[in-house]
Amino acid sequence: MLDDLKTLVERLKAVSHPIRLRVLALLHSSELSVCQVAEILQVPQSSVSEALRELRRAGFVSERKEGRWVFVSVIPGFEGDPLLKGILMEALRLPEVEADRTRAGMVKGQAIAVVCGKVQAAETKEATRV
Amino acid sequence: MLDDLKTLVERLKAVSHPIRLRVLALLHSSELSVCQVAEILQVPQSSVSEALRELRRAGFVSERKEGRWVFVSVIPGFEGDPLLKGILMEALRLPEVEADRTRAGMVKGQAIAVVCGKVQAAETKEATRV
DNA sequence: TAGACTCATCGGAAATTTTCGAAATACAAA
DNA sequence: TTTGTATTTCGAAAATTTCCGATGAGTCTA
Repeated sequence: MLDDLKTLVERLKAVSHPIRLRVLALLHSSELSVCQVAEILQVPQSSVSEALRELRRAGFVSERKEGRWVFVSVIPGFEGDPLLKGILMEALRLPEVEADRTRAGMVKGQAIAVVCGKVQAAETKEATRV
Repeated sequence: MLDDLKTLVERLKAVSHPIRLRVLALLHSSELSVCQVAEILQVPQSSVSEALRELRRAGFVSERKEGRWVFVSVIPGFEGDPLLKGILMEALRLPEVEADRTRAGMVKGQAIAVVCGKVQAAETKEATRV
């Protein structure tokens, strides 16, 4: 599966990025839609989409389409991969990642439509929160 | 030791590079001088020096000066680190890395002065080989 | 069909990385 | 001190990456 230097370097590069690493750590424990990830990480949706493209290219995550949503998760059975295991073992201890996972718990408690849709509502919520 | 996202990303970036990864894999099993590494990998010495600077900055390798030589190796006791372990487990299976290690065996069979010194000699050897 | 929504891709400017010869530094031997 | 060798740092052009708003493609719902 992983048989040359270039491929391994590409995989390492894929996780050498704050957003991509946070996404990977998030998906380690749960399947999420793209918009849920964007909401949890508080970054633009296009950034999440690009992060996922790299992680997919590197073979870490896979997607599943359901209606208008795209659910992404770490490729099943891949958690045993020594490289991924080592990376996650470190990542899951980080406070930033822990904060993401806390927020993920809150997001998962709500219906997707509430979290994602309503751009207007989300923006005002954002404005009033601060 | 590793307590924030930025630090982990920096460490991953440090190994996300062909030369740096090859250097790390080389040093995993033996202490070598900079010029030996350059000879084994067949890359300019300044490139090796820069690779080592990054690996040192990321905390993977340490150096030991002995006369005019600088010997580098993976930080002792660090082999147990889960991240490094996962990375090395993958790297050591690659044909490119295996080839490096074979060449390392040959280089280590010679005195350092023979391998390193004599820039002139090394260059002519290079020229005649091709 | 029209309108709302999810997501991927595009544009393209800014920032970062890569590369290696050349110059600088450090040390040793003569 | 002078010469030679090992290593680091510099310079600077080329390549790559990062970032996010805007656009577009596909999907649901009314």
